[in-house]
Amino acid sequence: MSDDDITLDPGGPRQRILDAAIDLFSAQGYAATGVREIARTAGVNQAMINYYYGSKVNVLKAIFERSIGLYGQTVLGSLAGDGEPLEARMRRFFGETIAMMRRHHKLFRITWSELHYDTPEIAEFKAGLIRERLLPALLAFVERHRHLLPAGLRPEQVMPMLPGMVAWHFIVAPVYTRVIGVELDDAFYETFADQLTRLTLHGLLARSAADQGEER
Amino acid sequence: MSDDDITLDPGGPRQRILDAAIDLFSAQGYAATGVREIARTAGVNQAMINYYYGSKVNVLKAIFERSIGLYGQTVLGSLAGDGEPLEARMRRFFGETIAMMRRHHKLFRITWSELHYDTPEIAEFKAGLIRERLLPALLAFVERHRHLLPAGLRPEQVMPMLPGMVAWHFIVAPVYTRVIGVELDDAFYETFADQLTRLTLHGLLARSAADQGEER
Amino acid sequence: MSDDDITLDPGGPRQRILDAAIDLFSAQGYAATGVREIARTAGVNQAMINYYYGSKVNVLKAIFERSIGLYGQTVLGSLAGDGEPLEARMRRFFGETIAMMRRHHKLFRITWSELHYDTPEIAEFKAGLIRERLLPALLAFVERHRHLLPAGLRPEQVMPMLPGMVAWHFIVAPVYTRVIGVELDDAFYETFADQLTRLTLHGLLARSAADQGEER
Amino acid sequence: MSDDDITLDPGGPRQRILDAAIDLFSAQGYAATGVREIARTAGVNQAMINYYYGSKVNVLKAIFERSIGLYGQTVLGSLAGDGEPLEARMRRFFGETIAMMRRHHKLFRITWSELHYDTPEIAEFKAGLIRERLLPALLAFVERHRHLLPAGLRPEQVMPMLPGMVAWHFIVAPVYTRVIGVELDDAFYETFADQLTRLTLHGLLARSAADQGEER
DNA sequence: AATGAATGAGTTTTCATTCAT
DNA sequence: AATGAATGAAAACTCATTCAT
Repeated sequence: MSDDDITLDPGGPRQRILDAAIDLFSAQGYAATGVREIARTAGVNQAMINYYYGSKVNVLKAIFERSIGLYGQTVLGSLAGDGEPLEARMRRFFGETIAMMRRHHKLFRITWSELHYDTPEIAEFKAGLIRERLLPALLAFVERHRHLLPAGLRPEQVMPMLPGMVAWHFIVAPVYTRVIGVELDDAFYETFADQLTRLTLHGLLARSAADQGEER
Repeated sequence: MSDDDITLDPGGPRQRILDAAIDLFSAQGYAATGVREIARTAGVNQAMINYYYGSKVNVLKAIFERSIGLYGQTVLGSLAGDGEPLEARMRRFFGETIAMMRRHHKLFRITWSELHYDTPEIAEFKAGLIRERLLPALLAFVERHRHLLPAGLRPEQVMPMLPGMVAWHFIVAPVYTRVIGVELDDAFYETFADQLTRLTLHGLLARSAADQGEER
Repeated sequence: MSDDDITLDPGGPRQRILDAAIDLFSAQGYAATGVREIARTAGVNQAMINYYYGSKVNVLKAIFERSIGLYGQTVLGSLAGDGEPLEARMRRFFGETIAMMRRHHKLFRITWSELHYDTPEIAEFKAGLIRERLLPALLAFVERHRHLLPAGLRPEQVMPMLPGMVAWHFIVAPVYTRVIGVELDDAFYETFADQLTRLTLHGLLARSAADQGEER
Repeated sequence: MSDDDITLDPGGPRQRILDAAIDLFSAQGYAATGVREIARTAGVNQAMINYYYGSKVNVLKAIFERSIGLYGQTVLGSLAGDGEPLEARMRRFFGETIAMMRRHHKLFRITWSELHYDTPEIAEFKAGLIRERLLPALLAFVERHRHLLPAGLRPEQVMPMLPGMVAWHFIVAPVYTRVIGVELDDAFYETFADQLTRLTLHGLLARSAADQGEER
């Protein structure tokens, strides 16, 4: 169930099962998806899901592992490079995070939706992944940049909003398009990273050098 | 099944069913919750759910209606008052939205999680509610304030982030506390609205009047 | 699941399920019998077994309760009457026990076969029934008759053999007939009680008054 | 599948499979035990059970063969020696039968429990083993000793009770200890053979020479 | 208004067995 | 000789819903 299996078995039944599960879980939810359906979609025998993953819930866990892994790679990677100016790094962070989540939006939809607040085994599994694989690097990053924040801005409250805005976008994307009829194409995402960077760094009331100081 | 039923039947079986469903759907998800469980929790006979709501999915729809209604009341209400300075209104918006979502976090957890991308009936029901009850007011608000935004900031990309940040917080709250061990008590939420207001209006790089111009 | 239900529902689905289960468990064993088969035999929907009994294992427990109850009634009843001569009571004990087990041989076959040595829940359930419903009366009986036993005969080792011989007969009966071709009809059972009484009271070497003392 | 295999393959996979099956069948029953479990316990691959024995039911048959073989050896052996006094031979019969069944109680538990009344193939297999390997010797023994029995005692009804009492003890042993809390240790079994011999030969009302004739 | 019984299709998981390697 | 993959059937149980009362 480690990431290796995934790469060791490209196109094999194990991988096809995971892909099918990602498609279905993201579209219908974990509980509403049956192993029968996964098996049919993956083109394998129903019993193979249990053969390879032991149980349905382990398939979900494998999905969690994959998404947390991807998230760590991208977020932590894009935040590295302490020499660069913050603005450039922030722009890269949003750009890469958006691109990654766009490509893997199904994966992340599952990770955020299937929270299983009341299933301690799952909740703890996910929390454990985050605690071990993401938390130390994130805390270190915050520590290194704490001096850049204006006095009074609490990092533990505002920092989660950065990836959160990207995540939120993909959570509501299907409703968003359905409601306002905007298509989420390349053009949309080209400006999106820039918008989030500007909002994040300078706020809604940012002024160009020209009008700085006026009105407010 | 209209909002009226809620107020017309306080403490009655119809209401108890809805409350039980909110508790259970938010903790386990819609698909993982059985009508048997709802009936047991609500203290009514199993057949009563169908008697009152027709079907399980209609209970979910009633929950959607309630949460969209609450959301509209709060968000649109707090954004009104065009005479006030934007900062005050933004602070009130965050304060009231946070308070409301904190009180009804279960309701909103359901609304955001049970997206049913692949169940057109549900997806369209939810989109319809938003389109009819929220969209016009939101678009009008954006139109009225467009001139305040710095040139180049696209409202349709940045505006959804405002309620989105609050929503995101409550989506990840259970994982958040589990991972970093912070308790989300009154103290936490007292500063939270202020933090989001500052982030939103002035960004991470805002400077007090004193240090304005330095470093940047 | 108490005995009352049985009598309260004569010919009803609850009773038909139990009867079907007795037939099937005794013929194939508990584990080899499916609820589907029980339902088909009882002429009820498959889900009714869970509806009435909660689970397959509870059906087994109901069978245990019934057989232990029957056993207690018969054995304890037939041993009563301390005024009568022992021989008469022993003859009645064997007669009634044989008749009862003959009528309910399926019930007892299940009780003796489904021992579930490794399923503590079941083993303890059965042991509990015996301990509470049978043991006190049996111990009291042994105590009252201890003085009749020859010195050196240990009641806790020989007494269980009395019902045991009857039970053993019905355990091996199907093999017995199959092997030696004897038919177990009324004629067979008419002498059987007498045979066991004689064996038990006087042993294989008992002699009529005539030849008493010879050979031995 | 013959007895030879057992001795030809000491400690080998074939034997380990049989040993594992004996442990598991006796503890859980045949139907409740999976080949997977047998394979795991025996430390062999799952497919090896079918490779060596052809099918799961053949493993059971091998167990039957082994237990019938053991039984024949012991019972027939201990009953031999027509010169000796009956009492001595009876005492030896019980002593050896008890010792053998104590050592192999798992084997016999399976043989008596897995009766498969409704699976003609199994029932006939077992009956066949008994008919061919045990019956002739047993009938011959009865014939040779018929003159010793008191008139009116029918051998075909009382003789099966002799091994039956030992068997019955081991059938109920687990429940027995659980119910009355007696431990079945060496001390218990030391007197057990003597008790059964006395019960069998002289009955419950046997009197020592001293009190012969009194009370009764 | 409210209930207990009943249904048939559904669930996940395990089964003994087969087979290519 | 031995294995891991694979299969189709079956396991026990739960599902949302219906209906007569």
